[in-house]
Amino acid sequence: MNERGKRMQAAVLAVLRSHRAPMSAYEMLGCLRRENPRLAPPTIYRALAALIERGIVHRLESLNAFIACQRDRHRQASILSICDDCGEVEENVSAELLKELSGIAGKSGFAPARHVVEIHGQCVTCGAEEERA
Amino acid sequence: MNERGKRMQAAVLAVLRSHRAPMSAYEMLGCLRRENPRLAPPTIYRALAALIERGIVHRLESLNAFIACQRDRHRQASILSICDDCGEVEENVSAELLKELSGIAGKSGFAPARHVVEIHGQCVTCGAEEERA
DNA sequence: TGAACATATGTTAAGTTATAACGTCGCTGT
DNA sequence: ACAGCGACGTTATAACTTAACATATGTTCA
Repeated sequence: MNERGKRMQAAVLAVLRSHRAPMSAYEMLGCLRRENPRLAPPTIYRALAALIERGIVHRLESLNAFIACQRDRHRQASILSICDDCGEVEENVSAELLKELSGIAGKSGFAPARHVVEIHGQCVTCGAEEERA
Repeated sequence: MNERGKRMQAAVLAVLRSHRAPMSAYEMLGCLRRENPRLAPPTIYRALAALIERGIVHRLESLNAFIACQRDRHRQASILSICDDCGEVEENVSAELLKELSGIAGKSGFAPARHVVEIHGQCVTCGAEEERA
């Protein structure tokens, strides 16, 4: 990755960080086109691939969307709690749970390489709001 | 769901069951169009939605693809081990692990509704083949 | 039976997400 | 400076998914 690549990745990351909820690649594209109207999807996807590789961005497989990592950068798989009402995502890590998961998959000789763990539901804020209504 | 609905769902399910690896909606569409060339995507997606609702088909979020449930029909979330080499998927269930997961998400008051757990890696067959090579 | 209602499909169209391919430009190191 | 690499720009298209409304089939009950 050269200096130019870093700039693009930084721009994408900045946009992602400025939102609390996950963004689709095309939402980011929309934002970044305000600065650079010629930006095209492949550029965004390339930057995202690099950021994900570096563990700075997570892809939400069940939403086809992306969020900036909320903790220290880490390659370890996160457990992502996704609020279906407000979109907010909470990130948790549990080496232990990942190990158990690997154990379950490994019973039949399967060799795990990447874990996808996403939990949909309702965050505490949205739950409380619903109660009040 | 009426009789007609059941027939469509049965047709989709039959195609899915005839493949060991996951299929995309368009692959199914291709198969079913051999019988009924006028079949369109919405019909497939509607049948899939019903089958998923009934717990007979699982959606692989990280692949945008679908597999027939390999165990007894169940609504409980599965742990899906996906071989990135041959595409085969193994399905496991673990109420305990799901409970732990809910526990982790629930620490902050999050109320889980749907779990997505997918593990990418290499199945035992593909691992052995690689060794031999 | 047959009219009325419910439900699923048929059809058209478009929206959303993602990548292939190839030329060009800028960055890096010598 | 300039060779070579790597990322971008651009065009095009592939792949996935759903909206909306018309039509046909199935079901129910008088």
